[in-house]
Amino acid sequence: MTTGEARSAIRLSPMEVPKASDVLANELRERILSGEYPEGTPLPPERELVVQTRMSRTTVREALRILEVQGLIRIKAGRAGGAFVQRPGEESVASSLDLLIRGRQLRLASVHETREAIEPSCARLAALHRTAGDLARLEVTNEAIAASADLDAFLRANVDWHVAVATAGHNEILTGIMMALSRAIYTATNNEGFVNDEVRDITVRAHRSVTRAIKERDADAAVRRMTRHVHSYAAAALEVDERTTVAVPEED
Amino acid sequence: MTTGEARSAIRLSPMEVPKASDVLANELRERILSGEYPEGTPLPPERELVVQTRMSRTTVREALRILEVQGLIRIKAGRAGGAFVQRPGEESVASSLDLLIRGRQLRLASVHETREAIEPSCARLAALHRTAGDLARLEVTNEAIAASADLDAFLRANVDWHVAVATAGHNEILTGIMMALSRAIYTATNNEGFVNDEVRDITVRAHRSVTRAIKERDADAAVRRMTRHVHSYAAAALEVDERTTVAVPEED
DNA sequence: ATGCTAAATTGGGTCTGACCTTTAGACCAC
DNA sequence: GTGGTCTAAAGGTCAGACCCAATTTAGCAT
Repeated sequence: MTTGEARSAIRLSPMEVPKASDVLANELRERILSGEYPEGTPLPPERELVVQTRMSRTTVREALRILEVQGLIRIKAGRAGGAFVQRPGEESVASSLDLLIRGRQLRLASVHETREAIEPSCARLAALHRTAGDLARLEVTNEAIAASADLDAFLRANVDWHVAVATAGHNEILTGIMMALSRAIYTATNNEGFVNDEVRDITVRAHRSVTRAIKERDADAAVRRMTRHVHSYAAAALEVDERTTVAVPEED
Repeated sequence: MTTGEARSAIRLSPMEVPKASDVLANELRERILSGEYPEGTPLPPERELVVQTRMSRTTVREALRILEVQGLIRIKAGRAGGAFVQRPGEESVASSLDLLIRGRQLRLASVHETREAIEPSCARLAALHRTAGDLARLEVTNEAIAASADLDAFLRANVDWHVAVATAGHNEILTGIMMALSRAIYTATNNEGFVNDEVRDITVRAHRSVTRAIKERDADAAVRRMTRHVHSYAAAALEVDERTTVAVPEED
């Protein structure tokens, strides 16, 4: 229409030409994900893969590197070393979320929003599925908060408690997410001195009441209390945040 | 004492020797995450990095590959190609969650649990922040469900709607998570024929009512209705799952 | 036998240098 | 204009060597 364009009706979409290393990586990834190889199974040595695939060692190594970054294999050096199958764990989710948050310089509000969405459910699941060991961990970490001397110790222990709640829910997806969120909040809240004795006291009390609900397997109470706790924490953190950082550079 | 040992009081703890490529990758990653380089900034060509860092091209390339897998750079071949800074997006979170779910062969129940935890909040945020465009997308995708001919079309459109809800909430973290969960549920629900006209009808109606709440910015109703919808969907899917998969003999 | 040391072996990590392929751009021929 | 050809820039692949780390294992001293 606008210019000479439609001489032929044949249309093609842009086509992908995969790289050799990607091909290998994909093949191995599918095999690993299929569960064909149990955790810890050693992959063939690089030089062996070279002869099997007829690719160069460079290519093979790039493929392995990809899988390593994705958390699907673990690579050890030295004799009896090599690439070993590994099922991805919470950490890999946590680290990718971490990249998203840091890389996009996401508003702290997003993180808190997400947390408010997730933590109450974690509490609910914890109330339903917690074991005695989970409970012990909750109590230990909360005492650590009460005993925390400086800001950093407080935040660290705080993170531990929240992760412990997630863990007690025995849902690996939620646990992974919570780990990432906690880490992000930890680093974000660190440099500002909004933690005083009062805050710490309130926190400990709130944690105790949630813990009690989890102990008594009272799911509804756990949700309610956690919701309240997270919400007020978020509100407080946000307020401090607005006081300190004036303009958040927003775009798109 | 035991053997010649204590000639000096100096003690050292075991030390980590990071790999060269990791060092480079970490350095670049920090710079990128710091926001120092705006999106699209080209990194120096590989051969240039070689002379700057005095590492070999192999090492440089491994570092770049790491960053690429982490979604921090995009690499194009050809003249005017190279590595370009990219902020990680929802997809990277989605794919890592995907690996977790597939790799661990997580119980479908975990996925549904997570979804029940998250989607109501997505609905709430959507009700609060939706734009006119978001609303239009919700309606379009839901009509696509009603018009879907086969199972695959139904599931695909279904996923689209749910992702659209998350998108309308304008929280990138939750969006990423929802994308991954939807994908997982899509593949999990695919091969079983539990979708009949009745299911489709119920789904469309539920979606309509949620959409209406979002349209009217009624957050509470959105949460309530989405909770109900997701819960019943999960229950139905689980039931079918238990009926069909005694042992999962799937592979291609 | 026992226990320690030293060499051999296996395997990943790095380097070099070459060549191939893809892409953008320019120039030319029809 | 349309299409071919060439060139330069950049990533992709390859082959081969060497380096370093972790185990085994063989040998030797007690």
